[in-house]
Amino acid sequence: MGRTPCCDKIGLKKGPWTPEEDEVLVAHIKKNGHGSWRTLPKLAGLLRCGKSCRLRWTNYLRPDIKRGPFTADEEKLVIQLHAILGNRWAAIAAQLPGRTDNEIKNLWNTHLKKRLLSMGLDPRTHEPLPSYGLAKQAPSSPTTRHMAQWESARVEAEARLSRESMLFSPSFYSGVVKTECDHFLRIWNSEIGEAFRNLAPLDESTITSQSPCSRATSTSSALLKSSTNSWGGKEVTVAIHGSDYSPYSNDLEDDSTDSALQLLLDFPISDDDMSFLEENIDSYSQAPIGLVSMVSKF
DNA sequence: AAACCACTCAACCGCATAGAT
DNA sequence: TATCTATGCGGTTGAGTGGTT
Repeated sequence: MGRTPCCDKIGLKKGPWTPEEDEVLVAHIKKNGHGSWRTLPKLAGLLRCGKSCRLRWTNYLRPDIKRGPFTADEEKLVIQLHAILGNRWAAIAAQLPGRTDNEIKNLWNTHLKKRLLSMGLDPRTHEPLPSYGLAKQAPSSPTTRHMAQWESARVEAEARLSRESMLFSPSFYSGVVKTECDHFLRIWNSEIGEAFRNLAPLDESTITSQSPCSRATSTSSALLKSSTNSWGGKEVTVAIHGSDYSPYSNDLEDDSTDSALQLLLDFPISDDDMSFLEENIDSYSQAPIGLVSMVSKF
């Protein structure tokens, strides 16, 4: 299909924005909103393409942009989110208020990637580099276990949800009744949970064993069985929900990012430093407890 | 002081995709 | 359903800057 250029390239300015241009753009958007980016430059009297205007606004001029260096917490969060979401900068940026995808991408490429490399970790997989002499790692890293616990928690939440829906009210699915299971499922249905579901297609032929959590929750209508899924290039055995892997639609409340973030931050790490990265290199003796405690609340 | 190098980050480019027609 | 359009996203580039030789 033919594709028209986003703007008429002839006579349009490129390169760094001048303060005057910034002023014009900000004034126009404050007065009229951005509306259609394609038509904005003409309406505002700017010799720029709409794409350039949008980028300038979203990455620099937007009033809620948080400028200045990243804090240690923000950097830690970026690394953790990158381990789960990969190079999905926009999704990562959504978890850091005031930070843009471009800013995070730059942070990653200029600082964090190197930091991981210097620690002998592959910045793409967050696993120890083979050349680091520690390639032979334990079958269950914290990341893998963390993912398995996510999955277990989801299954347990689903089962309890199913029980409660029968016990309390048929209107549960309409959102009238809220429970903590619902809380978890909202996380599961968020961007973060989606990242787990999309990592690799589930192959039912590779059924291996059943997760401990599924034993206690098999009273629901959900037919639980287990499967092997892949996480960061490794295999992890998890319990899954029958033939419908994602039984509840995304029409539950969308804004679960804070909760999801909290869950992610439950990852067993130390306080302010980056030693949680070094854990990948160590002996994996520490058991993650964050999710266990969360699940126990259900 | 000048040349060189490394680094940062704003901006561009092309592709993917959702929504409109 | 097919095609078109606008927008968003991720990869990449290159100008500017500061440090080192």
